[in-house]
Amino acid sequence: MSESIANAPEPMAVVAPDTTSNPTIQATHAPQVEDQDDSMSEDDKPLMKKQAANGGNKNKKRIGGDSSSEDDKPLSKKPRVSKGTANKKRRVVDSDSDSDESEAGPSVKKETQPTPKTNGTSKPRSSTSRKPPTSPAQSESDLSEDEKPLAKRASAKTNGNGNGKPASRTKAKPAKKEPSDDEESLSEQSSASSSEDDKPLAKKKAAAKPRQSTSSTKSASTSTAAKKKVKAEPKSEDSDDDDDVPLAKGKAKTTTAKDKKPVVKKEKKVKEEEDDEEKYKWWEQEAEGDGEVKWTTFEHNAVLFPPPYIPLPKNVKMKYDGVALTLPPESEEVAGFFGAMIETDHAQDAKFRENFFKDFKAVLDKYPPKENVKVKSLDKCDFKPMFEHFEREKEKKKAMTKDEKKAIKEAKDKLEAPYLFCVVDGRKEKVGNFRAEPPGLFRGRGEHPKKGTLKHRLRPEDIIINIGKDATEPIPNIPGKWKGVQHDNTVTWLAHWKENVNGNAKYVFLSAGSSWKGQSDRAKFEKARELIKHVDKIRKDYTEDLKSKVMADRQRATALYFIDRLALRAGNEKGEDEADTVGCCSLRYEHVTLSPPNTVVFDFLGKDSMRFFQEVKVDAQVFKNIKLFKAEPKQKGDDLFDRLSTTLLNKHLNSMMPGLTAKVFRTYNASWTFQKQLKNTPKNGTVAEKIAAYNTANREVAILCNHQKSVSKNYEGSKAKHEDKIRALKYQRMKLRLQLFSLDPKMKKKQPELAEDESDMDEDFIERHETELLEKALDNAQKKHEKDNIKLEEEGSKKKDKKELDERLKEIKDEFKELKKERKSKKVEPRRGATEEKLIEQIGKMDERIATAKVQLGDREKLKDVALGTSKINYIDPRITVAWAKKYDVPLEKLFSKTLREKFPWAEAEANKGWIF
DNA sequence: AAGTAGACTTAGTAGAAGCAAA
DNA sequence: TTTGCTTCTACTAAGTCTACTT
Repeated sequence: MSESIANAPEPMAVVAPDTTSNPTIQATHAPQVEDQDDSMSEDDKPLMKKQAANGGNKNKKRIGGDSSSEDDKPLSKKPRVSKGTANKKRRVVDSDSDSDESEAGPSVKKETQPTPKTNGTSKPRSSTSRKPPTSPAQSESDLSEDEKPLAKRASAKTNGNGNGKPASRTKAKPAKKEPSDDEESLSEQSSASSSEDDKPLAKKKAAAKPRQSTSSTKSASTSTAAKKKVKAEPKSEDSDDDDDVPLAKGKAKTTTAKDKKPVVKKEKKVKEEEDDEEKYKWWEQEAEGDGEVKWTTFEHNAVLFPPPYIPLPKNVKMKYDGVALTLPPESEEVAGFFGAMIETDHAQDAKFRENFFKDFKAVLDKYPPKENVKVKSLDKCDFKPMFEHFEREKEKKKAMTKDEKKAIKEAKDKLEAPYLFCVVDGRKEKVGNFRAEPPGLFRGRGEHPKKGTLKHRLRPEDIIINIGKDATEPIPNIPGKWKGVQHDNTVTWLAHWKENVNGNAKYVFLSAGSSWKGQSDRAKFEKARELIKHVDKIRKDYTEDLKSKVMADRQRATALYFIDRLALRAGNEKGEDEADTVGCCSLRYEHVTLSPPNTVVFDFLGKDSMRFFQEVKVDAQVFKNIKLFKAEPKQKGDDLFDRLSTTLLNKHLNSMMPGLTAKVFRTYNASWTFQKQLKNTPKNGTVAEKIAAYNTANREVAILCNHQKSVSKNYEGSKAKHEDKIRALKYQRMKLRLQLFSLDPKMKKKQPELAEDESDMDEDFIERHETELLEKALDNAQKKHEKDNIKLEEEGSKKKDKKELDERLKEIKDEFKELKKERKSKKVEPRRGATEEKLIEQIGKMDERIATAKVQLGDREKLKDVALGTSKINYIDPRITVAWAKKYDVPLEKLFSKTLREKFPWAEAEANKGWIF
């Protein structure tokens, strides 16, 4: 198992940071974990990192253990007065002690085996268990760790996701209802009383707070349908308001405050339009509107429907039981959806096939083949002719001339042009997904019960558009009328429909680079920064609550601990007809295993069915709590936190800080970790080295957030290639070395390090390699000869004859014979012009190249299953990147792609090199 | 209190676009 | 040029979270 963690000396060093209880620590907000030096072997770290690393860790201060010490038995002791609950007597969670015992039995045993089960179940992706991240804090250590990993990882790995669907996936209701003895009391009381006392606290507070920032406010005004509609009016007055508004000047910091403004304002910003072309710099404006009204005028063309289905050529037909079927376009289209995928994994997936076939049959019933054939089995359907046709079409397309391609592109651009932009309050803004989703087969991820289901073609009748009252109503590009047209200026979508597969809502919004998205993005990061100010207190509180006598509070505290330390998602409840994935609040009994003394093993499928597998050392109290939460009557299938829901959790969070929700912790921890990791940037490194440090930091964050990608199927192959390349370099180095020794045998003594043979340079490889080289050389000579002749011919000169070529080939062969001798003798004659100095220099260069190649190889390995993009796009405050780029003088375009730069113009404008998160 | 609708953010991946090596 | 990747975008699924209903 993950040794790394396990070995860590202090219990939690890794994870548990700490902090929490200690008030003194301040500056360190983060989850950081201490740097546990030990776990990281220094050697592993790349050079630059090393240096950097030791620099910055001031966090050492973090005290780690204290909390644990505390936890002792406290239950009784700590009267959780704070909440008033105490008196109430909400139950008592009983002591840990007892619970311990009882639990010991069952849970301990089985859980203890930390070992992961291996089995596959899970996703198709690489089952690698990604090494988990470990707490953010741990990151540093982690770094080093990764290097080793391969092996280690392997051990850890395994995948089994263990998620067998629980026999009873019932939400633990049972437990709830009939709690065990202990629990009972707990539950009952808590529920009853709690409602009164306990919550009050929270609620009150919450209520009191004014909602602010973008997020909320809706409450007030909204009232169903009517609600929305008429909100736009206010604008005029407001505009003035703007000016008055005193606050918010300092953007960065103050911003949050500003949001409060209750007033609805919308301003149609001044100057009309010269700035038409310019982009609207909303971040330079004074406090913007509040959260309620989003626009005053809104013009757009809604969605672009895809072209109608074009039947396949008559000769392309699917076959059923050997018979070619002539399908009407309606059913042929559906057959084609599957036919195009027959080489993908989906087509092999039982559920996918089942769902597809059910829908396909229904379509066939309505639009049967001309040949009176009843299609009864998918296995007898042969889509290959269709598949091959599609492949041919692809080829054709690829083979088109540049001009043809260009013409097609132009036509497409022209068609799409009207949809690219919309006009909001007189400003031009880019629309995001204006193309109506084409029909196809639903590609649900993981074990989605609906995967393979037919997704219908959208018609105007399916779509509701949202547009300004005075705007001209767009006309659909295919026949039909919109399902509805509304003018709700409290929302930002242009069009909306309900998709038939899951009944989910789909929307057309503006692009990521739009002002609306930019503003809310910025607000998100500001919220996360605000958390910095509260996090110490929050941690202290939940640490305290870990011992609460009120079960609900205790669970909430424990959940929060995980959310904060492990960056888990909130974990809303999900329905039966969705993939069985969980987040923190929805963790079930089987997802968490205990391994004494204080390790908790998480193994579950999270969002997108990505496996989260991690062994974590936790505070003793947390360990006890989990034991308690898994105690007796509970079993596989039951909720771990049966008294907690995301709503409850968020209500509590909101009471600690307005606007705070579970997801803010992810943003905060990600950005915080990133900023901290960037301290490892080599001050005097090359740009490439700096970027490498940046990427390493990015990677830490990605690991923290469990952002994965499937390893490409040619990964192994390409890795082997790279390894061969390295060996080829080593081969060259060897030749240089041997020449040197021929020149001056004394060098062996003088520089003993040169006398050592290159690693993995066995005779076998050398022979193979030389053969390859020979072949290549011969081939090249041949080609050169041909080429030269063509040229000579064109010039009208006379061609070289074959003899010449043969001679040349012979020469080459002779040279290689030389090599063979050298191989045997291990001696290499110095090549012409070789001198000791030159050779030494060349060897040095070769060493460098080898080292670089090795580093590259290692980097690729480390990144093969980690996705950096998601955290860059969604979790890392872009201002950190901008500031870093300025500070270290790295061009921003090396860090942000074009679309990212379009998404974060505000960050570029706002952050200077001293900016900190 | 629990379930649902609604709106918006976050997620991995397929395929297009770029780019470097052959 | 063509090939063989790597990188970037587009796409759309899958979350979060609030407000509304029942």
